[in-house]
Amino acid sequence: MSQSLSEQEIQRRESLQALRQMGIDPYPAARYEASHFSTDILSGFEADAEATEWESVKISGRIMTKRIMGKASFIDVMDSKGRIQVYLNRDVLCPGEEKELYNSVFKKHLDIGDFIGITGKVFRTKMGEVTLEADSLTVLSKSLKPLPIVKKDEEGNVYDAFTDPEQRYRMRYVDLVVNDKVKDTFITRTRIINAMREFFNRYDYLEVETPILQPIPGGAAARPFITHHNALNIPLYLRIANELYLKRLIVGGFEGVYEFAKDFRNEGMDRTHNPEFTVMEIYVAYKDYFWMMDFTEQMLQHVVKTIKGGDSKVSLGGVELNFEAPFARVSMRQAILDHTGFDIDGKSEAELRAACADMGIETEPSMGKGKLIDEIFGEKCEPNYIQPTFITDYPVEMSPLCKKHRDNPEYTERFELMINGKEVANAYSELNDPIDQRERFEAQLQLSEKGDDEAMFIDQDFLRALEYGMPPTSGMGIGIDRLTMMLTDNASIQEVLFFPQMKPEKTVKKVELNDNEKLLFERLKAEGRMPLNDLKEQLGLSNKQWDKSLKGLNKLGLSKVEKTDEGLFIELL
RNA sequence: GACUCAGUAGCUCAGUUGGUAGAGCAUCUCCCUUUUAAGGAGAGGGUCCAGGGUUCGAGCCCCUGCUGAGUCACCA
Repeated sequence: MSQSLSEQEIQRRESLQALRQMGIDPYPAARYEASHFSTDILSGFEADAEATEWESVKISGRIMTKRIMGKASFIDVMDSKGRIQVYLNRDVLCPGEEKELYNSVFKKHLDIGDFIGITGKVFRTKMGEVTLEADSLTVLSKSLKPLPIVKKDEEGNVYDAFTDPEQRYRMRYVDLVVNDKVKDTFITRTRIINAMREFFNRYDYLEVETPILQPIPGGAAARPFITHHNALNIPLYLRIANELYLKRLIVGGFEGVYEFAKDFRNEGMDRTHNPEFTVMEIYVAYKDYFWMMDFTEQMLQHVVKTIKGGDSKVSLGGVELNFEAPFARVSMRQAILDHTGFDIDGKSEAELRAACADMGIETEPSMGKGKLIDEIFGEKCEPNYIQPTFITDYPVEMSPLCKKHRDNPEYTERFELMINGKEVANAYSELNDPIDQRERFEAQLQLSEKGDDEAMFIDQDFLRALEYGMPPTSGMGIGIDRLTMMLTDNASIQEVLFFPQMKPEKTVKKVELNDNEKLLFERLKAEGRMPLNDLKEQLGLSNKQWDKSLKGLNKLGLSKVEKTDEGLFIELL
């Protein structure tokens, strides 16, 4: 790929050459093992400045700022844990007559973004900052592109921050380097997952892996991605959920199974939806959804206390969320009654539709009872549940994989966990009656025929598994991305995914053609594919000019010469 | 998908009624041995997102497109 370099990029390439000419490898192979992380030095030296440990310290990292004052300089070096200031005094770094390492290598040819290793001793500057005085400097890796320079003043105000979301998401590596908070978010994400896994393992539940490529995409209502397996010559779908496979494992006799899974849904993208996202699903035998509510709130309390150092409160967009168990529990019927005064109990589809109309909620003919109730709830109730709240007992039509409620067959034994007005977790007393399950799937088929393109497929093998018998089981799924958003105070899913899905980057072909190349290009554009010799004759260029221009175009990937039985042909690409 | 806003130097952003393209940081040169948004003096750096149009003249006005953000709709 040919592209023009900015002045700064050219400058850095020149420095690269200069280093090589001085016999310094800008990309050395040898390992460079630091004795301390920056943070170890800062905290350790504070505690024990007299210790001899600080006489000989070795660190490595990226140069983040350079403050040169003639024969002495300060730089900030950033390692994986944080930053530390390094003091480079010319005569300390270069005690002999030879001062090139300071004057030339450091001052002229090292830039912000380069990786270096430093050894030296720790001291405190006049200004009181713990600093490493360098007695050696090793070039570890040269950076050829300038990093955005983010500056902070004494009050912590940030200047010239690297903020453009598109740039940040496309070049997450840069985002991570210059925006400290970004790294923290992803570290917290991993700690959330680790805390959850630790909690499940305490119960001896088994972490498992189930297929991502599935012949029938089941377990949720969503449009799947489709792909094709060549050897089998069949379509395969990327999973939209792992529920049906995990339940097969409960049939197979495990006490409890869970999976952190990437799911894929071929739907719109916005600040709460990415085409691939992470879900944790867990299934436990001989339990019901009441048990699962207790389990879920204990688990979340554990997760929050783990990442917050014992605190169960989290701040989200200025609102304080409290994850201290137990959470509030409200049935869906009660929730709707509370917020609209309308009682959904025993109402027909027509009555519900009329109620929607009264409340100013738009409906469509394809909506069944379940969907209508869901609309009312989503419109009038959902946003009100800011603190963690279990909404229970969903209408049977909405929950084809869930047991009917033991007290009222109109409802199911299901709960969703609402936090900050959004659904975070979803759980059932799992339907294990194979005949009921088959009927529910068939009802979904009818919805699908009515125009609901998300209605579920019938998974015959799953039904067969149920026919062999599944113990009473409760299952729960939780959206890891959304949970992470809430626990890290981020409003967008893109902030909690390292590499969110983006539209393809537009690559502008930037080329300079000389006159002959332009001539050739224009002619080809007009004629399309043509025999090589015809083109040559038409242009009337000398052999040398012709050859050079043609090779120029080919090199830029603009044209292609093809040899066939009929002779040589040329065409534009 | 609809609407609103935005796209100018490596980064963050100004840009007057339509009249030669600006600042800070970064870069380069010089000075500076405990600075810290280091400082001082000087210099270079631009496809003003792309393509059309209006105009004597467009970063600015109009149209189309691309990209992003926000709101809504759809969607777990």
